[in-house]
Amino acid sequence: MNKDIENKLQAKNIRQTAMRQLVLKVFTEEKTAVSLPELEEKIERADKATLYRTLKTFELNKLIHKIDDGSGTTKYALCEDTCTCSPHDLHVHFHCSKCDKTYCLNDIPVPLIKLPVGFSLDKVNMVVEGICINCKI
Amino acid sequence: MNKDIENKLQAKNIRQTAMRQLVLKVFTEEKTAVSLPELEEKIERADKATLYRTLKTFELNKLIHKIDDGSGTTKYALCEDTCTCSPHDLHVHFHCSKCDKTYCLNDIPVPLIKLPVGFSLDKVNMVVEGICINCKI
DNA sequence: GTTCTTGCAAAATATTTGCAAGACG
DNA sequence: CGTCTTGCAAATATTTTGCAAGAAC
Repeated sequence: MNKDIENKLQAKNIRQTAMRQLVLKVFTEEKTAVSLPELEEKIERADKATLYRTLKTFELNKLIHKIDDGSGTTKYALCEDTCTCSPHDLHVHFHCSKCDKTYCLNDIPVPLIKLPVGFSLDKVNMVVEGICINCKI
Repeated sequence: MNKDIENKLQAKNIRQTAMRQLVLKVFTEEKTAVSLPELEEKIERADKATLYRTLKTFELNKLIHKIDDGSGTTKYALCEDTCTCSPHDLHVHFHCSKCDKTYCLNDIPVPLIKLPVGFSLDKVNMVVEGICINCKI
């Protein structure tokens, strides 16, 4: 219930507000990644600026992670409970070029890359583009 | 010389224009990926719309490839001569979070991913984020 | 009561499109 | 000369910022 949402926020030391609870609720109900325009649709009377700031706060506190799926609109998805957002527990994302939905492939970790000498690794964004199971004929 | 540029355009069946030759020249001279704002800086009297259309044409004809490095601005880099832009010859990109430069790691192919059943693969965007060799202390 | 968050407005940035004039082949 | 490209203007989309009023703890 709502208790669950409140707990999740508290666990990450994020101040409780109605807007944040609503946004987090949307994330828990969605199976695919969420973009800002989608949030605007689902949440009445929501201000863009507030939503962007809410997402930034959530990302900073590792409640959600950012996905750059190449669609031109940044999407976000819930982190798994154990996620530290370090390169070790990053997973591959899938972007459907037909329905524009983006999936977290939580079971597929991003392969480790051996960088050239002198380059240091911080994080990895790996997006596979194709047709998803719901769009294939 | 310019002959080289003209040949590259002709090889891809792209009509010769002064603007296209200038844009392609910038690409051949750059070791890192190029964004539209950078093109505007380097080419006097260049119109944004023309540049965007030029990039689109080049991309369509597999002269350059698009890189979504998460910086908010799309970048492009020259394809290798043998590149078909199929998943097989895609390589990993590196984005430096300090200087914002993006490198093609041509020697590092994107690892092949086994997708869940029902998902088809078209292409892959893999960007490693970190500090590049020129920015490390 | 101090600090953080919201809502509104406005700006900054990125990208796309229509159209008439001009260049390419 | 028919088709493609350019330049200009304007529209659309995305994201960020300032600031005063209000809410959280």
